[in-house]
Amino acid sequence: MASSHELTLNLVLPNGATRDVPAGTTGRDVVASIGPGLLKAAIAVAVDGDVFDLMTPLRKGGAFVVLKESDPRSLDLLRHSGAHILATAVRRLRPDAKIGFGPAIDDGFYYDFEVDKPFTPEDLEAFEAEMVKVAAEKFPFLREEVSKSEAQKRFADDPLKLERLAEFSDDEIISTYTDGPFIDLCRGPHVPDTSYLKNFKLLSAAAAYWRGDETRQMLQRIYATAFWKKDELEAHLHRITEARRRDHRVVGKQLDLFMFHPFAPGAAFWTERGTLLYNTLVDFVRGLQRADYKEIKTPLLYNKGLWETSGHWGKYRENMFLVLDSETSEHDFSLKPMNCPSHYLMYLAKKHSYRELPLRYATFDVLHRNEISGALSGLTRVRQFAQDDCHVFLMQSQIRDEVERLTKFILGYYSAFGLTARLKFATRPETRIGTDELWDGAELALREALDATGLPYELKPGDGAFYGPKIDFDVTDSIGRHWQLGTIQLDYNAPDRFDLNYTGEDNADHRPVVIHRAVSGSFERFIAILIEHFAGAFPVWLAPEQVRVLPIADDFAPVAREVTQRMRDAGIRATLDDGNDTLNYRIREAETMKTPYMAVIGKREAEAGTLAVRERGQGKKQEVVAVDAFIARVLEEIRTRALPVAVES
RNA sequence: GCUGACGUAGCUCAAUUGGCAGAGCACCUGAUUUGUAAUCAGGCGGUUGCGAGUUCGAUUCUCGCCGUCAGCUCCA
Repeated sequence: MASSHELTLNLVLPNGATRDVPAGTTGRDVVASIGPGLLKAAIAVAVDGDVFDLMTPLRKGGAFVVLKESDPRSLDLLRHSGAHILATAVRRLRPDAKIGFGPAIDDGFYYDFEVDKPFTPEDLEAFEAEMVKVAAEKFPFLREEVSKSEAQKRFADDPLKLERLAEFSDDEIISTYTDGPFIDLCRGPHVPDTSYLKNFKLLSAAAAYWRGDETRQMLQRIYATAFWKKDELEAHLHRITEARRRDHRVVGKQLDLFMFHPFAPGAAFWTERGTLLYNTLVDFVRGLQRADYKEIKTPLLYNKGLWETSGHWGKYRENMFLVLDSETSEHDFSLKPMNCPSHYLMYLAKKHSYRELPLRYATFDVLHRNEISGALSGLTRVRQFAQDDCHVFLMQSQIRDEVERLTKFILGYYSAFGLTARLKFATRPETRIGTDELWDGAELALREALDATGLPYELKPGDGAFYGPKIDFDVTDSIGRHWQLGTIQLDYNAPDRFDLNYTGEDNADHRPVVIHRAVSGSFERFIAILIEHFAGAFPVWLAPEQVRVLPIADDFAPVAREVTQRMRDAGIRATLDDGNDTLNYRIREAETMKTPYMAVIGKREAEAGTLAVRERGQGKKQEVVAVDAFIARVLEEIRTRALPVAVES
């Protein structure tokens, strides 16, 4: 903190002008000296990229920028201040509530309270109304820097704050922020006063452990969000309701795709329709991999010796399903939670030449992981699933080309669904195996491969696995949500543990590198994402039922049956609904099931050899086409995997 | 796993202070033969998740178990 001893701070404004101010001058004074108009719009300032609010004394000089609402960094201030305003309101209505932490988070903010009884939805409404009042009262956020003993005095009634205070060293700056009746131990920064909070919404209340520690007491956390602009808030709330409407658990039931049963918690039952969807996806991946991957199947059950070799028997065992061996009466066997070790066994079964590399083993086997019961959630967190798993065995020198190839493969797969991805490059973590030279080489190869794709990527230093760096694929769906799906991970550990070798050009043994690759994470989770992405209205090639044929009356059922059969023979998933119900009723049924096409056959069509085609979601708009032309058109849509014209929103 | 909420017909939901468990849809039967989002009538359907307890009496109150949902990283 050498800079805090500077007497004069040199601030460089964006236009190049400089300003010398005494250390301890607040941002507000500096901004005011630039212009009163600017002060009105200012939310905070940044010095050399560090954000300070207007009431904080500046202790260092550097590049000086005034943050207005338009600066994305200012939103965090609004939200963090929102948390204080929430606490202000809660304390007014529930003076006994002890306060925990209240930070801004990605989509809003929260505040933790220790209370005897959990908050009810009615409580939240009352708090929200009170927050409106607090905002209207326009309390300035007052910052004070105090000694530790003074702070302990101020928070004498707040045990959670005292606990935090006890952790401060004596030379740290301890600050408090006060807005009206509420004082909080807080580093800041904050907006100037409570009236800045205009567009906010309390979302939910739920329990959270104090400091995320399950051995500590439960607090009541209130989640909320806030935006500068009303339409931004409304868009966010709309996204929340839209996500609820598309919930794959609800849609999956409506479309009759899968179910769960208490006798198999965390494992999906796939209905006939769901299985069609599932298999279509698997077939798609299989087709893409036909040329240069070797698909293999390996056992589901293994002796613990394999997991001891792989290292999973130690820490990961609690996540594995152990199976009792009736001869030894011990849990010596386990269902595989991943395919990697079994692929190594397959690799070890033969001698391999450098000429074979890169060697790509792909597997769609069922995996089991014993997730804790509270983590289970629909298809997104399950105990039984299948990955589109692949392990590449290759030489160090091949990493760059291979990663580039895998990256393009994964992105190509996503684009088939209209999904876009952001790439994240995770480098060496603090605890890791392998020499620095090895990591240098691996990271360089990955980086070169990434650069070669020409795509932007985000750097996540220290986020790699202990055995190697990785690239993660963060996918954005049609309502703007992010999902971490694919991954490309370099592994220098497994080849050593399993003593994997290949014979090089020099006729000597060499150690290959292993790349773990997954594209959709698991089919289960990916299907959940697709259901929500498409809101159940799958593109024709994916739809379990592609065409529903509807004769208007019994007289046309024979023709309809014949047409249905022709479609099926052509490879279209067509069904006939010649039920006793009215046409209106049957159309409604088909629409509800999000069937892409309805083909209606009445007198006119039967005589002319045509179909009155109704497209999903297009209402009465219909098109009369020849049966053959329609079949050709659907087949073409399947072949090109055409996406719905507008991914419904 | 922990905290909280929830669990009623295949589905979505009702059931005043504890007093015979209902509706719509689905399903079955019959009538109707339908021209682009629900034809009409009748009928079937339940050990109220499971197991204990309190009570004259439990869907309702208490406890245990099972399951589902939300939250449990984002740091004063």
